[in-house]
Amino acid sequence: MLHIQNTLSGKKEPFIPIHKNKVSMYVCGMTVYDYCHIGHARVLVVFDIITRYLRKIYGADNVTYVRNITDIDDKIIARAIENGEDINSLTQRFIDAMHEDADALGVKRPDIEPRATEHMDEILAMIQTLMDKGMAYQANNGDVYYQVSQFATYGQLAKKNLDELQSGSRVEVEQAKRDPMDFVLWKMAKEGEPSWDSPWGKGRPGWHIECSAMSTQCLGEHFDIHGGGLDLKFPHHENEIAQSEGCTGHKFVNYWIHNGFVRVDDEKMSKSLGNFFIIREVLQSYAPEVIRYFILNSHYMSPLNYSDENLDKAKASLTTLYQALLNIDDALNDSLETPVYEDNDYSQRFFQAMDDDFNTPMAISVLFDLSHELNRLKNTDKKQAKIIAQQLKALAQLLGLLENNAQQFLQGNASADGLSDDEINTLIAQRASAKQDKNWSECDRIRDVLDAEDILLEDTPEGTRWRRK
RNA sequence: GGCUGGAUGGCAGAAUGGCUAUGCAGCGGAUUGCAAAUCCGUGGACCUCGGUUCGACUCCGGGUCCAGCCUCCA
Repeated sequence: MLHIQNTLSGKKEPFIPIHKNKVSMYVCGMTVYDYCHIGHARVLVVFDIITRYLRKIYGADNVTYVRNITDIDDKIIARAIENGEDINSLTQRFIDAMHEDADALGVKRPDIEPRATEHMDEILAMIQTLMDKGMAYQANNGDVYYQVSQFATYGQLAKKNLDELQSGSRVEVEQAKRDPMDFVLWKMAKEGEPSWDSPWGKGRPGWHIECSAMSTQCLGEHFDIHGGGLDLKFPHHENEIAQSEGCTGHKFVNYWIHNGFVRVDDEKMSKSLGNFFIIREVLQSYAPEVIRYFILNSHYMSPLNYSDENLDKAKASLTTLYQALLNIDDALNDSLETPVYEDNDYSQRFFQAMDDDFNTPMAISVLFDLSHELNRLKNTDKKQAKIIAQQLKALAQLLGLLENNAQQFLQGNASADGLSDDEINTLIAQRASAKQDKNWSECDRIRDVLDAEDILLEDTPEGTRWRRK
C-alpha cells in the first residue's frame, strides 16, 4: 500500500483517496517570466513520476493532475516593463519555453493547466466570500487583505504560531495592514498596470488566492494531494489553506507533498541568489534523461546537490543500464504500450520501494539488479533475457527512464565539430579489414583516432560497436 | 531569536535494532590480439558524548556542525 510523507501531519501516512479509486492532485507550477531552472526541473520530474505511479495504481483515467501557470504577478509586470514587451507575449513565450523543457525531460503534460488570468471570476467570488464572512477587509490603500487572526489554525502547515512569526519578521510592514501577517488578496492597480474590474476597484489578484481558486475550480473544495517545492510551504501553501478553508469551513487538502531544494555548493538554488542553472543550457551538455536520472537518484525530499560531477555520474550509471539493453530492446518497444511487470522478486521490491513514499533511489537499485540479471541471461537464455529486458523497461518506464532506444542513447548525437556517424562507420570498416589482416598496430591507431574524438569502441563477436563518451 | 530537517564508505545515495543497498571510482580474476563492455570476486561507512538493550549506524537525551523557513522563489 502506498504511503506518503504528509507535510501537514509531519508523518508518513497510508494514502487513502477521498473517493475510492479516484485521485486528485494539484501542483503549483511556474510563474512565467523567465526560463525554467534545475529547481523547476525537479518539481516537474518529481510530480511526473508521482503521477505516473498513481496512474499505475489507480488507472490512467482515474488520476486528475492539475498544474497551474501563474501568468500575472509583480515580477511578470516588472519584467515586461524591463523588456518593453507586452505582458501576454512575455508570458506566452515562457509558457512555450516551459513546455519545451518539460517535454524534453520526458515530463508528461498535466490533465489541466489552468492560468490565473483565465480564472478571474472564481478568484473574485472567493474574495467576496471571504469578505462576506468577515475574514477579509479592504484597507485604506484600497488593497484587500486576508485577516489572518480570523483563521484559528493559521500556521498548521508550517508548524508556526503567529507570535513566533511576528517576532521574527524581517519584512517591511505595509502600513495599511491591520496585522503584519495579513496578506493581500486583491491588489489595486497602479497607472498603466494590467487590471481587472472588481467590487473593490480595478486591480489584480494576490499570488496565493489564484491557487485556492483554481484548485477548487478544477478539483473541488476538498481534494487529495497538493504539491510543490518546499519554498512554497510558507507562506504560499499556508495561505492557500487559510483562504480555502476560510471560505468553505471544511478541510481543503488531505496530503501535502513538498519536494526538497536543488543546491549549488551547499546553497539553495534560487532566483534571488542568482545561482541557478537554466534547463535548456544544461541540455547543451547533458542528455535530458541524464538530468532526470540525476533528480530521481535522490529521494524527492532530500536536498539535491547540482554539479557537473554528479551529472557525469548520472550519465555513467545510465550508460550501464542502457548497455544491458543493447541489441535486445528493439523488439520490445511495441509491447510497452501495455507494460507487463512480471510478478517476481524484482517487481515486488520495486513496488515496495515506490509504495514507501516514492523511494526512487531504491527503485533504481532494482533496475541495476535487473540489468545484471539481463547481462547474465543474454548469453545463456535469450528467451528469458527478453522477459527480463521487458520487465526492466516496464519498471523503468514508471520513472520515465530507459524510454529511449539503447543504441541511440549510447551513440548520442554528433556535436557540430565532431565526427559524423558515417565517418565513424567508415573508420570502423577500415579497422575491420586491418583486423582481418591481424594488423594490430593499425587497429589500435584507428581506435586511438576515434578515442581522441570521444568515440569508444567495443569489439564483440558480432562485430565492433561504438558509443560517444 | 523561534521553528523544520539533516550529518552514512573516495564521491553520490538508500534501507535497517543483530544479516550485501545500489551506482560511480578502486583492486583481483575470467574474457579480449590489446582494449572496451560484461561476468565472478573484493577492500572501504555509519558526526560526537552519554543512555536504553543480550546487541544500535538504526531507539532516547545532550553537544557540534550544515541546510532551510520565519520575506519574492519550485
